[in-house]
Amino acid sequence: MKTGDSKFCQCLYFTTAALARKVEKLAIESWNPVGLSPSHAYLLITVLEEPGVQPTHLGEHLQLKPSTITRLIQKLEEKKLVVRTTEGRITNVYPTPRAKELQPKIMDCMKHFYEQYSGALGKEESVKLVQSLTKVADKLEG
Amino acid sequence: MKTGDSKFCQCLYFTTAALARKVEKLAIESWNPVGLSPSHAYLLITVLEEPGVQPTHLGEHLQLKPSTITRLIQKLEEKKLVVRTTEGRITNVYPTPRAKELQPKIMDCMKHFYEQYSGALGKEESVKLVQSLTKVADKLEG
DNA sequence: TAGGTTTGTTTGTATATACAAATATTTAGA
DNA sequence: TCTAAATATTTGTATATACAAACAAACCTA
Repeated sequence: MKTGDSKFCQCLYFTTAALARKVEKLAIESWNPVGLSPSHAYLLITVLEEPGVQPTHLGEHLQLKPSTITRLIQKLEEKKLVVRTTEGRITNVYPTPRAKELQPKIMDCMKHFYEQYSGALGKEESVKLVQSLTKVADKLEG
Repeated sequence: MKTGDSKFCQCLYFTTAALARKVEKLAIESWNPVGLSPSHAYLLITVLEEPGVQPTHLGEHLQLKPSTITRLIQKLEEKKLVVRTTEGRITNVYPTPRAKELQPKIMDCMKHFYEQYSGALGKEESVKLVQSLTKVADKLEG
């Protein structure tokens, strides 16, 4: 059944949740080739771009809670894609050589994902949608 | 940090996920007075409106997988808000008297939730947004 | 400089959701 | 009629995320 056929299609909770699940499914498929979930991929991209970045900063950028960031890092550490160094109360996260090798493939996945949805929605529409979602999210900010 | 400040604010996965989390948080607060999560509330509303509705049908309307529906029903059963009857391979879900008593309060929560977000976004904007999200979700339909 | 507060991170636990497989029932085909 | 396929539901397990509390370090302030 399509979202528009549901009795609840006029409720924001329902529509955002349903859309997010569909988009996540697309994203998961796109990042499958590198064996990462979308969240892990985004975190890793950030670490590759800002080696030594701290969990707090990652949380702000990815808009995820600190505990979630810890869990994501732990998994990437298991996969030997990042390493953590702790000095005092702060932690720095660095990409491993293995992560750097993987970077081009990760970017291909990102591109593939983008092409997937912009193909379905139209390029201009996609850009507008994303802008609109961002604006809405910021308006809902506590 | 606002969604618009993130490096990934131009990616659909990131924006839909972030928005859905924010909206869910608002929704959870709104339904707190009746002690239900938004999903449980929506399922219960459907059962109240269509007594005897089957899990498959619930899954289609709520756009959730059958296993998820089972789990939601189980919890509502624990709370004595629905009962299941099984005949052959089909199951019917009925609201209890307790659920019927709760219905007005549930509707109040729904209204409160709507007022929350339409207050933040503007009434017209909200309606347009929801319509737009619904259309997008349907375009992404496999 | 000692003690309380703030900051950064992690751990224990809980929730929502889904996938895959199991189960049970009904239907259809030979 | 017996078996194979389809349908409806549930169960076992896995994932992502968050909250609350624990912990540890750094910073104030009296």
